[in-house]
Amino acid sequence: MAIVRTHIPRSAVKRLTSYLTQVQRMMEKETEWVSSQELAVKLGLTSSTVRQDLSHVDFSGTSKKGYRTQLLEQALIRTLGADRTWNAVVVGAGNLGRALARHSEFMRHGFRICGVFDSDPAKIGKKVGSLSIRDWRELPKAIREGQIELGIIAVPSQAAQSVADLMIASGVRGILNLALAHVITPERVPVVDSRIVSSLLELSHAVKSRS
Amino acid sequence: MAIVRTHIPRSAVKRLTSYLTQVQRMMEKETEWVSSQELAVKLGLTSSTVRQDLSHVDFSGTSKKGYRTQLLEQALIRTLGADRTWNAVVVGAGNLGRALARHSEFMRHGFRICGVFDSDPAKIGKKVGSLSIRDWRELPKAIREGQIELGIIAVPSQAAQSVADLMIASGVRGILNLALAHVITPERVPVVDSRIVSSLLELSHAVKSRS
DNA sequence: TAGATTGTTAATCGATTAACAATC
DNA sequence: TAGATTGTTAATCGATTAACAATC
Repeated sequence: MAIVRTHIPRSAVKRLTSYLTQVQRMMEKETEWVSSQELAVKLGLTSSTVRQDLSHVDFSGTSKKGYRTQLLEQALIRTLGADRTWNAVVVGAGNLGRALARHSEFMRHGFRICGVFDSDPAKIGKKVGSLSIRDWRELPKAIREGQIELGIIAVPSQAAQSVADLMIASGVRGILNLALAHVITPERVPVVDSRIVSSLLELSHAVKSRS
Repeated sequence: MAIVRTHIPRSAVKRLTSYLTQVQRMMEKETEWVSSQELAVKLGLTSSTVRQDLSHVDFSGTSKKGYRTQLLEQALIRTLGADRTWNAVVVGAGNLGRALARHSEFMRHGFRICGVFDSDPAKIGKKVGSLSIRDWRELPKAIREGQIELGIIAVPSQAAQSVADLMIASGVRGILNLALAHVITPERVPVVDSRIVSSLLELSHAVKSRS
């Protein structure tokens, strides 16, 4: 579709990530074409929404056939910025932080976890997969010297803001916040929140209100 | 605020979880009152949105003073359905699944992980914290006998739908989906998605489009 | 009392859906 | 060609914000 380079609504960006996943799934099955209608059914949307969303992506479908899966995948990857490697660090070597550091799915999408940091002396030096947990005071140096652009916060909520501040001062360009706390950042450093406890609360509300 | 028992918009429910976290933080500091304006500033919203959202919660503020933190916390907990214990199972004993099973933050909010399941014989029987990984074919029995109401999917995306189907057939009432795949459920079983890879893609898009 | 903050209504803004001409 | 599907415009729907009377 069009040759757009304007702002894409956040709600649409979220769905673009789903389209990407879905298309990759279909490519595994060697599907060559997919229509907006098919994507809509698979993802519980309307075909109108799908077409509207894909109009933000720099690529075109074909009348009567739909979208070529391979081209759509590439275009989505480009639009989402996944056509390159992003270096990231994880701060917080609790259960969650350690799981992330070992999670192979990230690498497959271009996100390379380059370091794991913690403030607990008992943890520092321990191995997590191929990485060693490092003292979080080394974070600024690591970020600067390692061309790290993304920071992942996996610490208890009380510490989240100070970790964010240190990451930003050290030059990260974006933050994934897994802590159960809102972190404040300057305009230039976007934050995406992903909180499992919040999701569970959403879920308990949904279950409760359906009975 | 009002005595409402109608549908609360999903966007508002998400924010209610943030208000809860924020209020709990303030209570630790023994703050007794909080205004819509304060909450708005802390969470990057407008005070209007905060008041509008809290109008869905069964409780009232006080002119000139704001909201009593203790009452607000209780009301939010009730509204979100967190005033009770929810039994949950995790399917998928990979890095993420194992981390969740050990995550103490869940219990603190009333979510009790009662079992971890996997299909890999090499994993079955291994310990994860105080739980042993069990054969996923035991899932239906465990769900029925354990009064399990929530299922957490932490398997690779190819397996997500069949895990969901089995959970639903066994009687779970809601699903938290951490797999990178959309799962289809009947109307009566709500699904909340929480996908870290998707969040990272959102983040890379945001960083990219800000430069 | 005067002033601050709620709760609610109305206005605005943005996102989703419907509709359909263009196209292959 | 006839029919199916895109891309886009217009209509609808819902969510956010503004405004302000009510209140303590």
